[in-house]
Amino acid sequence: MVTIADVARAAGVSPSTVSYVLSGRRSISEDTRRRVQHSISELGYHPNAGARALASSRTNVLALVVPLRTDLNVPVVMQFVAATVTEARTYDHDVLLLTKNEGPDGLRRIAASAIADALIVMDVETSEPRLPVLRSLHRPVVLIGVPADPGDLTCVDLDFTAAGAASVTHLADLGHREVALIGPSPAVYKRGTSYAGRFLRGFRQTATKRKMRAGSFPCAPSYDALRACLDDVFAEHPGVTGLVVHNEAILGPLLSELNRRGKQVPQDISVLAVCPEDMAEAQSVQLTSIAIPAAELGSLAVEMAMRRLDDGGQAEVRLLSPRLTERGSTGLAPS
Amino acid sequence: MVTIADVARAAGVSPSTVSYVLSGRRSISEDTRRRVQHSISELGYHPNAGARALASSRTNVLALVVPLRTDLNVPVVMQFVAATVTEARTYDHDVLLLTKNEGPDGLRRIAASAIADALIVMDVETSEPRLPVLRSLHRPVVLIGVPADPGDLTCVDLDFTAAGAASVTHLADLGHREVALIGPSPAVYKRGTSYAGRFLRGFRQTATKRKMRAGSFPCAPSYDALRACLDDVFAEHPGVTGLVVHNEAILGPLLSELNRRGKQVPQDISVLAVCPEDMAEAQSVQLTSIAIPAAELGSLAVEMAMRRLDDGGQAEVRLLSPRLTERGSTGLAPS
DNA sequence: GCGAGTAATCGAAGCGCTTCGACGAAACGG
DNA sequence: CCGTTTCGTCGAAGCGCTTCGATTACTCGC
Repeated sequence: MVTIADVARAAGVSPSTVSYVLSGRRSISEDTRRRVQHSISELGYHPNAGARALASSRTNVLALVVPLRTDLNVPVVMQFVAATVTEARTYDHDVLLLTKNEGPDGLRRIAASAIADALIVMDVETSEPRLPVLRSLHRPVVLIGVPADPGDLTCVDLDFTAAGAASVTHLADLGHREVALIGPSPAVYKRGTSYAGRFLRGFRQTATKRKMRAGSFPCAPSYDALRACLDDVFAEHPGVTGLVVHNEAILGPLLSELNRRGKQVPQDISVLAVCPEDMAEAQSVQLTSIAIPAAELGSLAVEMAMRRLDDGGQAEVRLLSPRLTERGSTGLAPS
Repeated sequence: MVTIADVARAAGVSPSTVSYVLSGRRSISEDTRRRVQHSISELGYHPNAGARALASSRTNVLALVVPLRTDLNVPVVMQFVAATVTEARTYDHDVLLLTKNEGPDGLRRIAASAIADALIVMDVETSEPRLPVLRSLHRPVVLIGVPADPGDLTCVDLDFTAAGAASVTHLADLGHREVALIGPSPAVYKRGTSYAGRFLRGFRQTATKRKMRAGSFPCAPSYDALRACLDDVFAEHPGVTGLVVHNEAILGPLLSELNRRGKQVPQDISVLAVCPEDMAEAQSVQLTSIAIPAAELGSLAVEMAMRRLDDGGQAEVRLLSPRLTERGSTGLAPS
């Protein structure tokens, strides 16, 4: 194992000088810096993480708490995780993966044993039970999602209320008068996952404002549930011409089922999806969609966590404006 | 911050005694043990990870290298990751997430800075370029997948050759004489990802042995590619009665496309999928399938890594036997 | 009843790093 | 030209833990 002492010896300086070259915390002459850097790459030196953490109380590790249930959209989670890891590396940090079922004790353990400098927590519920622990950790925490009372915790999310509104506005502008929201699984609403409710609210409010007939239909992610759901939609809304789908898992089934029922998209019925861009493009019909910016959220979360670590900055709540992309699955309402 | 000295003071013993209570490396009287344990939970003590790593050169962290491309099956990766994290916790280890695009330097960094005790590497290719680095790390490494020459590296995977064979055997036993394999994207083959080739080999060999007509058709994960692929299948094999699908992403599209073409499953054509159990059950038709045991592989990988850490055990290559579950998407060949 | 174990505990060294105070040399201001 | 900064470097302390003797007090076998 190559230690800082080895590097120091090779470069003819003291260990502390090597340390200062690495951290840049004190000025070092250009000449010395070069010699040290040279010895470092010559010897293939990498600072021992444990020693560094012990001495500096900085671990350069970010803890990421992800939900591992499968009723959540898996690709979205994955995109988020990928972006987080990638972004963290640009700040010279690694990512420790924790699952939601570690629970409060797990979070406490991570903080108390100084395993990570900051935490990023996905899948936040409206009345989030982990909030008290998270606050007591004395470590920067970034929530993905917005609980009822974030307090001094940083939050970042898509502005789902605005997204719900935008979906209705888009259809209204195309002349649709009767629309239905096919939402996430009832389990998601029951759990109080905050985005579901926020989207629904935006959807409802705007529909009312635009004087449209609108219904909301949660749908579990299975063919049978989808068929039943569509039966309900058309029974309760015989005149429906626009579908907003806030449930990535059933996009494929929905399109083939509409096809089977002889409904053409967008001639007979418009479909607007809320899902990642690539998913909207991968369907049998390219879907007009409001993007779920998983990757953007991931790197933003890291960035915010880092800022709080460095500047000790203030807590903030950041909601990304929805972006709607027309791809031809929505059109003028049939007259 | 609560330190081991605090605990020692509270329990009226020396720090080393507390350490021995925690590690069990020396005998401790029942009475002392109880007092120490009590102080520990009283004070909410958690050993500082950095200090522990520094003193013991054990980090209790497992590095997991995952591919983050999206042409790989995302849910499978996720299941694997989840199982790994969960299993690691039972060994009191945490999981550090690395992406494949960290490359060899990233691996070297992890080992050299003593961030993790062992590595688990997913998405191994036949001629795996990371092999030399991995071997030079002097740390236990478990590969998910089997490269051409594993050497002293531990490997674990589904026995894809046997799986390919089993798929054909199943259809042959049902009287099918002409079958087609709808495989992973051409990119997967080109990359030399080992499982694709191994499955294909088993499929081919058994088809020959059973004197069947058989074709293989890679398919990119999109509707258009699938349609083209099916066109090819039926053009080259007008008499095909059995489809083996080794491509999770197109299962849904495939079923609806077959439906659109007026082919009933399994009356007109049998479909056998290679995919996780839950995916086989979630389709519009419940699919007879050979399971991809992602979760099992994940926990097995951790177990093997731990064994090598503790016992310094031997390298081994472990191939799980395929398990085929009939669910009604395969039936007797139409006469 | 004495030497040889064994069980239970302690003290101290040391893991590899960061960081603080000190110090000599050079630069600077009046 | 002398006191004061500033620059560049060093030495040493110490982060919180594990682990290796050393030590004491017993227990046994004969």
